[in-house]
Amino acid sequence: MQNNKLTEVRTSPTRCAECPIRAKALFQVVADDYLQDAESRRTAQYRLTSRSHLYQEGAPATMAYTLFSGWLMLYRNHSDGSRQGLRIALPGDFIGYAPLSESVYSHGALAITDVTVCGFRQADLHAMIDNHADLARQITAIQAHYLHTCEVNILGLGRKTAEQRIAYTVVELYHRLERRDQLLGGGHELPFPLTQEMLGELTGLTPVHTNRVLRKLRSDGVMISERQRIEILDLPKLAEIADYRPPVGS
Amino acid sequence: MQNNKLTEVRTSPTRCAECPIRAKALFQVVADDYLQDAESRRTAQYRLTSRSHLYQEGAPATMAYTLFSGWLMLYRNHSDGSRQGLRIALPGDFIGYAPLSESVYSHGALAITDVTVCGFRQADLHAMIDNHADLARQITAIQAHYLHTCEVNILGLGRKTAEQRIAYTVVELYHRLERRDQLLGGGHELPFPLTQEMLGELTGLTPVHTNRVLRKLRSDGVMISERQRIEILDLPKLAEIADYRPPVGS
DNA sequence: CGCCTTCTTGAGATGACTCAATGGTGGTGG
DNA sequence: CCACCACCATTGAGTCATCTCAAGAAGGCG
Repeated sequence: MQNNKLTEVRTSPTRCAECPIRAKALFQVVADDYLQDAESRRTAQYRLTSRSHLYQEGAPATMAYTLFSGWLMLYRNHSDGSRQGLRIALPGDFIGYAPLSESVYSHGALAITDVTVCGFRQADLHAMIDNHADLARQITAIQAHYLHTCEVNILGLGRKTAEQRIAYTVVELYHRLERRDQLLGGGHELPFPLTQEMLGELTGLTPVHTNRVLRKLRSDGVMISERQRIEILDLPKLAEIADYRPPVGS
Repeated sequence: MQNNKLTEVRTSPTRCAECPIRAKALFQVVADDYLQDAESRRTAQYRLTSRSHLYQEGAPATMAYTLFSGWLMLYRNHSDGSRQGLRIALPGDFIGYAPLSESVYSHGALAITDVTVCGFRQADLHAMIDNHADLARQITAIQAHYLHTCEVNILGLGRKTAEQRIAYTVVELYHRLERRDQLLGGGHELPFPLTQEMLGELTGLTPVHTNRVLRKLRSDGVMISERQRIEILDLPKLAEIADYRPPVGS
């Protein structure tokens, strides 16, 4: 609908060298070859504003993206009009990859903040994969990682209480941000641009109930959520509520 | 625990030519090269009995498998002792792949019936991938497919009612079995070796509530579940309850 | 300054859970 | 061949987590 807030900023493959973290590792493998024929295989940097969609569920999956800056929520729509959040994408994440040509996005991607992404044509990625076995392995690793987060998510939605799910979401974001050096202040404080409604979409809860749980966590002295930020008062306790287990590999 | 019911049946790479459906397509790509050095890279066929585990969550992921015959349930354990089903694996499915060496299974695999699998060493798979770009693409496609089912699953657990989730599970299995020609009798009847408890584990429900929902579906004339089989009386209605959307690609 | 989005809180409804007991069914060993 | 046993399905009664509906408060942005 409002998918057209997407703005192409510049088309320069060299920009992709800036993609941080996973994506950086991902594409430096092919950077040399890749940059050689910049004419035929262009990548582009795009900017989009908060609340706009990078892509919609069901749209032809022509591009994949590396998130430069900002947060996205990947989600699926339910037929009753509600929305289920799948995962928050943070800077460095690689999203929207589709291994088959002619395929379609299995989920939508909503900008939670203003966002900058680096876009790749799927066809180009396929060609790159076919010529760089390392890249293929790395893409399977990224997929496996996302798969793992989905499995954990399924366990959470199927078995955990509202409080546990919310605690988990926060602890997990805390650690992902920590690894990226994107925490606030010295310590246990993180930027949190999600509305309570979005947090509810992620955790399978009503906005109203989400609010009550946040209130309870506050009154229990575990964490304080304010607009745009969360302060964790008692990280061990929050992790215990969440039944958070730190990721094994890497 | 009872992981040792796993029996090696024979070690002959040629057996893998029998792997049906997806796995067949998957491995025929490399069959020629692969079979050449059968000495160093052996695959083996294993048999395991109902209720035993092919692998456990958290165990070192040394092998990946193609399911020959029988059904498996992939699951994750919750710290309170309960279990969340992730997905049913049917003959032809490729499971347990881990792209990184030194990694660990993110889920367990429980035999719902007696099962025969074809095992591959992860290291061998990695070597094969590195030499066969096509294979790499196919593996990313398999992962993407599983990812998609996970996303659908998350939507179901987060947003759907108990009745919708159970209906969905049944319709989806119906179609997967139909594609494999493994339905019973002429028509709308399928083998169903899951206990109600397992169905509950898959759908995030108590066995008791699972039973009540099955009873309701029966009294509504939608489907009849008996031990080891389900008869669908009104497929369109079941699909409508489930909000089932047929898969797009393939 | 005023609107609009987001957050907050209350009251009541309900879907799913827990605990508990009974009834089937198939397998196994005597 | 029968009797028992283990596992699975069924049903009832009561509880609880989460939802719905509804209204009001609090910021931020134009």
